[in-house]
Amino acid sequence: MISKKCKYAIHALVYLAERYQQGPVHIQDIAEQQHIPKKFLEAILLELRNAKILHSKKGKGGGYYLYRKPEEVNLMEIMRLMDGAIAMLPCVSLNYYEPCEECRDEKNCGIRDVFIGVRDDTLRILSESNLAQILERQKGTRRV
Amino acid sequence: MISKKCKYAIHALVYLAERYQQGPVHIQDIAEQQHIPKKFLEAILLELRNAKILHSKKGKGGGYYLYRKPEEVNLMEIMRLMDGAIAMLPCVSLNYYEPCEECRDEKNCGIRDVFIGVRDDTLRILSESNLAQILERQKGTRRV
DNA sequence: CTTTTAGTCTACTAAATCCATAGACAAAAA
DNA sequence: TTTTTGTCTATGGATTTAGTAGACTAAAAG
Repeated sequence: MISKKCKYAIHALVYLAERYQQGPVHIQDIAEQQHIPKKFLEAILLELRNAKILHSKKGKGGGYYLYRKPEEVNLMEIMRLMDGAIAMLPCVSLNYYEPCEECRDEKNCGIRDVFIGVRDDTLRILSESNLAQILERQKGTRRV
Repeated sequence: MISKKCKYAIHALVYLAERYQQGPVHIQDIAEQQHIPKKFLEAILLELRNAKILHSKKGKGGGYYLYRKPEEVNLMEIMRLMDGAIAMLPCVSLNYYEPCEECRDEKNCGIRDVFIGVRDDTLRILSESNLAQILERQKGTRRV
C-alpha cells in the first residue's frame, strides 16, 4: 500500500494538471475539492515544489501550479519522492538498495528473482503513467 | 515494501520446501539458519500452520513441515496472509477492497486504472511463483 | 506603507504499526 | 516423570504515519 500522503500528492497533481497553464491554484481549493486535510497538503505541495515539480506564487492570487508539462511528470517519480522505494524488498530496490543480511548468495536467490520481476513490471507501468495520460483516461467523465 | 514478518515467512517456507518429506524441522534450526529471531518466527509459523500451509509435531523430534506440496504454495497466498492487501491502493484491492472517499467516479478514475494494471501484473507473478519454482531457480547454488 | 492574502517553516502530538521478547502452558516422546 | 518442543497471551520499545498549531514571510491591493 502507498501512504495517504502519496495518494494525496497524486490527486493534487492530477488536479493541477487539469488546470495546467491556467494560473496558480490555492491550497485551499485543492484541499476542498480533493478532500485532503489542508495542513497536510501544504507539506506535500512544498515537497513537490522543492523537487521542481511544482512552482508557487505567494500573496493574493497566489497558489501552486505545475512547473513541467503534465506528460513530463510520472507516477514513478512522485511515488519515490513521497514513499521512497517502490520495490517490495530492499535487496531489489534500484534507488534504495540494501542487502539482505540473511542472504549469502544474492545473485542466486530464487526469492529475489521473483521480486526483481515484480519490480520491473511495476516500474515500467509507473514510469509510463504520466499526468497527461491519467487525464486522458478520465476524459469524457471529466469532473470539473 | 513487504514487512520483515513476510520476508521471514517466505525464507522459512523455502527452507522447509528444501526439506520437504524429510520430517519435522525445529523452529530453532530454521531460526538459526535463516537468521530470524526465534520468538518472532514462532508466531509466524503458527500463523502458517493455522492457514493449513504448515503442520507441526510437538515433543521430541517435533517441529514444522510443509503440509502441501511445494508447488502448491505460492507467494501471493503467503503475502496476503502476512501483510494483507497486495494492491497499492485500497480501491483496487481484490481481497481488501475499500472505496476512496475522495473519488466520485471510481469507474473512470485514471489513477485507479494505473494501479489496477500494477496489481494485475504483480498478482500474476506472485501467483505463478511457488516454492518449487523458487527452489528450482536456486539449484546449483544450493546452500544446504 | 499598511492591510490582506496566501505560501513557508518549525515543532509537536496522537495513533497505528512493526518488530521483538518474556514467560506460563500443553503435548508428545524417552 | 522428565525432557523436548510447539502453543498461547501479554507486553514493550521503536518507528512511521497522519494530522495540527502557530509564528513567519512575501506579494499584491489600496
